[in-house]
Amino acid sequence: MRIKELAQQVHLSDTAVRYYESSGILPPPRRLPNGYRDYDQSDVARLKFVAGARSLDFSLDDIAEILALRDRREAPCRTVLDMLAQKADEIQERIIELQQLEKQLRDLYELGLTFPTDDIDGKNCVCHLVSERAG
Amino acid sequence: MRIKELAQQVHLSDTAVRYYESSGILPPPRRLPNGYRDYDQSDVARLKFVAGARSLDFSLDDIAEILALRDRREAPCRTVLDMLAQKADEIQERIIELQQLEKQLRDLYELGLTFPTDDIDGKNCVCHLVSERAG
DNA sequence: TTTGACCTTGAAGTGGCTTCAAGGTTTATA
DNA sequence: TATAAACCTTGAAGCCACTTCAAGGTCAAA
Repeated sequence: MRIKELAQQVHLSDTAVRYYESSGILPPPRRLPNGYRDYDQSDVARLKFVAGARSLDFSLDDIAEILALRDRREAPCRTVLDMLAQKADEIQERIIELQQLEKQLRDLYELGLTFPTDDIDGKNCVCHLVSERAG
Repeated sequence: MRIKELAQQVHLSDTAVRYYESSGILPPPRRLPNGYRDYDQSDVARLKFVAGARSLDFSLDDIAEILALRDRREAPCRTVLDMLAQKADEIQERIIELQQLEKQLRDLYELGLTFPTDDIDGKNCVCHLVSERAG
C-alpha cells in the first residue's frame, strides 16, 4: 500500500509518517517502480504501536527505545509497563501544577474585578497584580 | 543597570531578556560607552509585567498585544481581565484531558500487569495493548 | 598579568510535527 | 486527447520560547 493508505489506517497524516521515517522510528520502506513508498502489514503494526504510544504522550525517543529492544528480539513489555507508570506519575504532577495555576488565574480575576479598568498601569490595575508576581 | 542585574530582579536569565528584545517585547535599551545594554526602572517595570504574565502561561503574542495597548496609552486592564478568565478556562480543559490520559495510563498499567513480560509483541503483551489504541 | 565574571553577536538546537516550494505520476473526466 | 484532480517525491523553513554554542570584547580584582 502507498503512504496515504498506511497513514489513514492509524489516523495519522502522511507527512507525519515521512517524518517518522526521517527520524529513524520507521525503517525506509520498499519503493514501487515509480519511486512511491510501498508498505505492508508489518509496517502497519509498527506504526500502530507508534501511534498508540504517541497518543499516550510518549516521546519519540521513548518509542525509539522500545522499538530498538523489539528489533533486538528482546521483550520490551516490562520496560513499557514501567514507562506507563512513570508517565502516569509525570502527568499527575503536571495536573497539580495546572490546578495551582488555574486557581491563581481565577483568584487574580476575582481580585481584578474589584479594580478600575481604565487605569493605565496604576497601583489599582489588574496589570499591576500581574507585574507583582515577578517579585 | 546592566542586563544581568535586570534579569536577576525578575528571576529571568539574561539570554531570555535579550530574546525578548529581539522579538520586540522589550524596546532596545540605551547603551553604555562600551556597548553594554543599560536599563532603568521603567525597563524593570515592563519586564516585571512580562515575567508575571509568562508565569501565568500567557504567550509572548498575548503579552505583546497588551503592551501595545499600553504603549498607545489605552488601558489594557479590561483586556487582561478577559484574558485571565479565558486562560483559566483553557487550563481547566487541559486538566480534564490530562486526567483522562492519566486514567488510561493507569488502566493500561493494571491490565498489563496481568500479562507476561517476556512476549515479543504477541497478543498477550502490554505492547499490543498500546498498539490497539491506534485502531 | 592573568583569571574570572561579565558583556556582545549570530547561528543552531530543542520536539513533533506542519507548511511551503517546486516539482513528477496517475487516474478520472470532459 | 487534454486537462484537472489527487496522489507522490524531496528539501527547507516555520512553529514556540527559549537555551546553548561559538567566538569573541571588556573590566575589576588578585
